[in-house]
Amino acid sequence: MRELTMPIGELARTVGCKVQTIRYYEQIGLLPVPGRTAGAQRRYGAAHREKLSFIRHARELGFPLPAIRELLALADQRESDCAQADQIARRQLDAVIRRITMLNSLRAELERMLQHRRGHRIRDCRVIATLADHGLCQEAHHGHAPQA
Amino acid sequence: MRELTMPIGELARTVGCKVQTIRYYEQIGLLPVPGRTAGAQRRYGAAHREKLSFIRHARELGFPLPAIRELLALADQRESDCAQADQIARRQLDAVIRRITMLNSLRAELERMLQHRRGHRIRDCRVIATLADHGLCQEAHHGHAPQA
DNA sequence: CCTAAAACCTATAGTTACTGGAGCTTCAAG
DNA sequence: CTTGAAGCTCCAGTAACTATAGGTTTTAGG
Repeated sequence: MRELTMPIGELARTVGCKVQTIRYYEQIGLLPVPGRTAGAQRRYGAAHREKLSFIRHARELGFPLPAIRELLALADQRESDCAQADQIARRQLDAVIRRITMLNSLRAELERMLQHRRGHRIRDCRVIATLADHGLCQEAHHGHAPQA
Repeated sequence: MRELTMPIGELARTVGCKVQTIRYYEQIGLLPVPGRTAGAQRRYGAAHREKLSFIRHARELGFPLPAIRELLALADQRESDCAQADQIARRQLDAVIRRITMLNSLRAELERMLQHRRGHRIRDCRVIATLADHGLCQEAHHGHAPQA
């Protein structure tokens, strides 16, 4: 007895994605199937909106769909199967920390550039060196899947 | 007169990507064409390695190739055309800050989960709510390209 | 110098995560 | 009860790789 009233277009507008993307997520089983009107049009509720918003943000942060699937499962299974959930959470946390570290370096470098430029003086642009430095990603990720 | 000695496989191994990915980047003009042996095999130097390493890290952070192209250009043009470079740097910095903000929320939430789990007590998993919250991405990104 | 395995070459096809279009149906405002 | 916006399904296309096929080059060993 939830309020499944939102048509797909409105949902798309509120989370900032394309209508087809929503249908695609449903197709691959990432988003639960919504209710339908008599004429077979999808109608969504608040739960759908939150899940979709999460997916979109996670995608913007570069998480692949399998990782997002894991995180969603983590959120769904409230208390059962702790050991496995714990392991997933820990793995995702590692991935998140690695990203934050690299982004912070890049941020510092971009800020430095803007700073120096203001003084009309910049000889050595270290943007590349900043992220090229391999010390930033503590071990890990050498030779397997892109991330997470 | 640079030391262009590294074969493609070794370069791939050192930066942690696939051989084909390197050839692909060359094909789309992201990576400069390397020298070739008499037998037409590619040989790379330190400059190539650094550029490639940067590209790979930026990709892992979720930057699309067009954004990476911009950042590389920013690094190449040492002092010419400051105004434009400044604008690009500022735009990328905004994107970076937005990502860091969201990742920090997710990180806090994952840490909280692991903490609570340790005490065998977790009723409310807020992983979704953490990133679902749209307040985290200050305005921006509603209705256009995925990011950056 | 001569092999033979490992690494390289080009070209093409497949994968992931969407995005767009064609052709038709449903919804809701007037 | 019409009519235009929004929805539906299905299929084709894009970005950024990734894998495979079939052939050539390198290089270490004999």
